[in-house]
Amino acid sequence: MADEKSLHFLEEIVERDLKEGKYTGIATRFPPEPNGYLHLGHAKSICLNFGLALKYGGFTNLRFDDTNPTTEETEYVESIKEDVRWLGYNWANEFYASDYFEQLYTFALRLIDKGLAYVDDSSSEDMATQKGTPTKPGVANQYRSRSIEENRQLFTDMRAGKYKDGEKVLRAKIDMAHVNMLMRDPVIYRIKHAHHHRTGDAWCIYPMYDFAHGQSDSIEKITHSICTLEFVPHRELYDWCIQKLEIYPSHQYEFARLNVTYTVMSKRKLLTLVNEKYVNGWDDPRMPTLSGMRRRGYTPESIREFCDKIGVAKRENLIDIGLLEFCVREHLNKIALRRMVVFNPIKVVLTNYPEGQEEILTSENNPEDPSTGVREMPFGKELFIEADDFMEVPAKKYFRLAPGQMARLKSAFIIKCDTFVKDANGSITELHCTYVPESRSGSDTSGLSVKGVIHWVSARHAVPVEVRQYDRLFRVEDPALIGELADALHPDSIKVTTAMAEPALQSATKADRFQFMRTGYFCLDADASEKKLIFNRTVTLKDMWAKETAKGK
RNA sequence: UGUCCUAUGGUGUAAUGGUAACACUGCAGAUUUUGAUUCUGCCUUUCUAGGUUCGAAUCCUAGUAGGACAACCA
Repeated sequence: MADEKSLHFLEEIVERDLKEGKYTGIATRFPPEPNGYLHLGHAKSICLNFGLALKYGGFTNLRFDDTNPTTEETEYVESIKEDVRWLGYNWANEFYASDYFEQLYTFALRLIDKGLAYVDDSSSEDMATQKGTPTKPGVANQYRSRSIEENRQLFTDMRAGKYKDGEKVLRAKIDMAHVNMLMRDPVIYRIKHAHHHRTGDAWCIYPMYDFAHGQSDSIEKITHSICTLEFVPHRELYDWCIQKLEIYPSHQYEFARLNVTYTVMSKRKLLTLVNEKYVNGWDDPRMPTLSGMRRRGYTPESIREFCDKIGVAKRENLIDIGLLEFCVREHLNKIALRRMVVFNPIKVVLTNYPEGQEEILTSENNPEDPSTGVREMPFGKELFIEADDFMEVPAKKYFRLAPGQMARLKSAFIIKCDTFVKDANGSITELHCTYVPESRSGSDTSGLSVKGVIHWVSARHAVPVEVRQYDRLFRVEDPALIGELADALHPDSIKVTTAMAEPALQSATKADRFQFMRTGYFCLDADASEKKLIFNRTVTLKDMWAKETAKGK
């Protein structure tokens, strides 16, 4: 019996519309501009739009808002499609605003014929001046009173390529003194002699967002057009166009965009990170892009769960990145295969283990999911363990190895540290331990009980692998508050080291998710090859001991 | 010195005029062959001032705070 989850405000609107019989089914759309890669903020929008249609019976179109040929590229179209699919959603139709250019042009003519649009020859500077400010009304210029015939001719000539970029624009004729700046005769068409990624050189005039988006919604009979809060002032213009054009009345609703601590979500800033080479491309595992997160090892399930948990509302928010990490740990804990990898090895010699002997031990692949079975681990006289798992002088509450102390090697034997060897620098290089033969996991008759359990690999069988340990990209909670993006960067957002892995990892595939026991969740990186295994750390395991030791400092 | 949007624990989100709750975080404990997971408990909340009402987080008014709006970007 699942408890009723309360509805967010958009679900309430949809339910009310459905109940009142306004619609029999809903239609939404996800409308990215193909000028960058999708990020976590887009995921929120995708989950919302597709989720609503899925929940209430309807469909979602993927519509590329490609009205600005100078910034848009096919490369982005492909990545966007891949990311939406990866997140787990299927669009009903793949559309482009550019599919509607001819229709939109007709709409513009309709406005002209109604005396609701005019061609303006002003420079953009002059237009800005004439527009006034939020507190000062704008003023009309001489072009505003051009005749319908003249406007028609001029606009037709604009399309025919008779003018250069910036020479003329088409403006809606609304109200230069309107309290909403966007209603002060907004530009709806501009001249751009530029190659468009889909329409090629067919057009030299392109509609502005406000004369393309709502109309596209209307053409597709979108019932609920959902966007972020910064478009609230556009709604008035959105409705004006639909009303004057007398076309299908789609409605716009706005929600608060996603912000996450220690990251940035603006396309401009992400582009800067890529262009200035602060990261290695859009899919750098430190990026909050979906391609970056995918490469890092995030699962679509965990991202969807995150989007569900953060909710949908209208107030500005800054979500703790810890919630994202919680979501991915929660999922990975259920599906990741357990493996042992020693990051900072010291050698352990089992002095009472017969010389030359080896045996095969087994260990669960995933205790959360017994159906995943076990894998085999070779065991021998010489092992590697984590340097951190030994303390010459144990701290209080430390219950791993120390001189005279015992610990269990996970899935193997209990060992006791007898002596240790130091090198010339005073750092510990080797531990000499004795193992308890009758303490073998699964058939332990030793009667001993030890609290410390540590991971290990057989020295002779250990496989060196590269591990890329990522940390947050920014050192401050809200990088937007720092003027220069570079100043907000975390200096150690990536640490590359070589670690010693158990042999089972040699058969890792790119689809596998691993938990390196007691360390974190990892996956094979795209750069990995048969010869060289490279693992990305998706997220660390929660570490209460680290917290405990930090307290003392 | 305009218009619009928003205001609930540290962070998010509920409560739809009738006992302020859920998740994350934090803290404490139990279990544990991962100091993980799991489980238990605890801390902490309605921006301010008026008003309406038997009763207000919820409705009204004013204030305060934050955000948006002056691209031929979306």
